[in-house]
Amino acid sequence: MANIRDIAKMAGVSVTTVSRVLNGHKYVRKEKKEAVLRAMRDSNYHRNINAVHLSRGKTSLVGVVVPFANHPYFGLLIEGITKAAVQYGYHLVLVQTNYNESRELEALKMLENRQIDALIICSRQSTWGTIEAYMNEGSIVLCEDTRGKGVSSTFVDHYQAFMMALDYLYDNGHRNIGYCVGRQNGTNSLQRAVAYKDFHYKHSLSLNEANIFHGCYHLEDGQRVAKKLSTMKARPSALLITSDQVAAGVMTCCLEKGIEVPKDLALIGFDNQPISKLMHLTTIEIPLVDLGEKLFGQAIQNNKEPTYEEVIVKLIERETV
Amino acid sequence: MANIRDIAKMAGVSVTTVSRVLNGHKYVRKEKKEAVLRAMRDSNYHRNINAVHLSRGKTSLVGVVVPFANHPYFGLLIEGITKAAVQYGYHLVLVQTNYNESRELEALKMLENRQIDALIICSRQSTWGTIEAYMNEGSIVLCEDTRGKGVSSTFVDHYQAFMMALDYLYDNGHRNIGYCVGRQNGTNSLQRAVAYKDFHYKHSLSLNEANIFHGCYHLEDGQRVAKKLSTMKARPSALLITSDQVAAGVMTCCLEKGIEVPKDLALIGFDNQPISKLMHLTTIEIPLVDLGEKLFGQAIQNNKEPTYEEVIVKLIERETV
DNA sequence: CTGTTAGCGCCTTCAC
DNA sequence: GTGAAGGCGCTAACAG
Repeated sequence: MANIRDIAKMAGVSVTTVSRVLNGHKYVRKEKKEAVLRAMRDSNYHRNINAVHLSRGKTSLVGVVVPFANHPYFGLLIEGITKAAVQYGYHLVLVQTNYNESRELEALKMLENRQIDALIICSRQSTWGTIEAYMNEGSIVLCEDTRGKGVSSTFVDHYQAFMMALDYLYDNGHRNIGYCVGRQNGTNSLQRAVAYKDFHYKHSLSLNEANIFHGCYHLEDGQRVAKKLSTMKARPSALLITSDQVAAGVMTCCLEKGIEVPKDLALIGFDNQPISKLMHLTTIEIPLVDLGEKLFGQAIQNNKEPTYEEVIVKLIERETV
Repeated sequence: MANIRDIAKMAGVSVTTVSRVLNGHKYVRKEKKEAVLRAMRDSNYHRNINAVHLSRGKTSLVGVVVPFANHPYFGLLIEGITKAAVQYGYHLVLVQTNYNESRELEALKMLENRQIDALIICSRQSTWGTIEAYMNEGSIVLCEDTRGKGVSSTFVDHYQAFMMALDYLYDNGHRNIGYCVGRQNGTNSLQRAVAYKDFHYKHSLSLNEANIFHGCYHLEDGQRVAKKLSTMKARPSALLITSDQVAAGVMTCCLEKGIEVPKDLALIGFDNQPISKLMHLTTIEIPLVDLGEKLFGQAIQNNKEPTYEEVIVKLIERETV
């Protein structure tokens, strides 16, 4: 493995000159430049990027924390982040946590160790205190409303989005509405719970805990919900499902069980994933790719002031309400 | 940012001693060790991992090349790779290529630059010559049959898998069978094309090019195929689809168009993704998570000799044939 | 335009 | 057990 000094010797120039051609500096005489290039070719030289990182104090690597990489929601987010990363010449270190706190900590440590220049946390399990403890170790960006907390974020107003969907169902005559979410205590789920409560209060409806389904992430969870639904005496007439994926599972399984959609059960999904289009599922569109790009932009922005960006969702009316 | 020298000074020891406690070396007197630890705490010290990398010559980073991160096939593969990576204390650098050669090259360059210790290529667009040119720059592992080529791999025998599915359809009375694949020229697709041809020859069936559908990756592609199907005069009675995702799309859309499955059209998917279970889709199971783990294992194995592992697929009979 | 010379932060002989 | 000293490969003033 030839190094910069070898090249300098071979080309009969100084290491600085070599470094200059390496970095595309302007002021290098043509002949010297060519000599350097030739030496590089001849010795199959490749610069050691770690030395560059050490010297420069940065790595052009951004960490991305997701609970599951293999989920369309995060898949789309990653797609957006990747898109922006490519544009800026960064690479991504993917940290899949399965909502395991220790894995989140690992990512935070990478930031602390300067292995990554910034960290994008798409969803977290750790408490805010944990995140806060690392906010001075490097750039951290979240995908949840962090206004006033000193850490940048791009987020969806889930309260508002949920309320919008709820109101839409109300306007369509529904009075007994249930919903499915992933984790019970995620920041986003909490906002939705409040919206749900407020909605019932606003319309003087009584709230039935049995209409709330937790742990809904994947297709199979939708199946589980549908099964449960088919055994309920006072089954809700409509369901708000925070993932199209799960909604598709519910729908498929309901159809099998003779529960007609939307006649017997209205459905609203979230995200506007391809599957919702295929199944004519009414859904709340979240511009995830866009969101990912914004997250990345904030991650590598190194002004000290945190920024907060809200992303707008949109109701896509199809055939399940 | 305190560095190792600062700590040494604060603790009244040499950098060597600090390095020793940093790396859990045994022979360090207790008091000194504690002094070092205290100094680290007091100054909020964190070792700069890039310096470690430079010094050691490796990074504990493995690159993963996928065309789309947001696809269940690669999602599962990544899940397997992640699982193994966590176990061995490695992190992954995700390189999404969209089958863009230049992005694959970028990944190869990272290997060359020593930014990653190994590279796992889950699917490639580059020619074999390109890959070959980098085989001495570090550990490269592919997810396709590379026997005899000097580069390690874990793979599925797609010829055999395809033939098995074809034979199964034949045994169920089908004589006019079509299929859907992704890229026309991928190594795997090529194997399947041969199997398809051999199958027709074996049974003296005539092969109809119109029964072959390319560019099938996502749900929407399934929809496209279904539409096409509904306009064909001599429509195949069965379809082999190299992705459950696409198969689900075909099925959903066929049902809408009044094409009954399996009566009017038999379907076999590939992968055994959750969606295939939900939709009772007969499929060829590919143990993707397992495959991912194996790939990772080969990636960090640094014996010079390449290894080749074949992974076994299995027909899962459900209700679409 | 170009070279000299300090670092960047850590690891690792080697000698004590 | 411990420390001094020389790298690892590259960048970036600074001085010409």
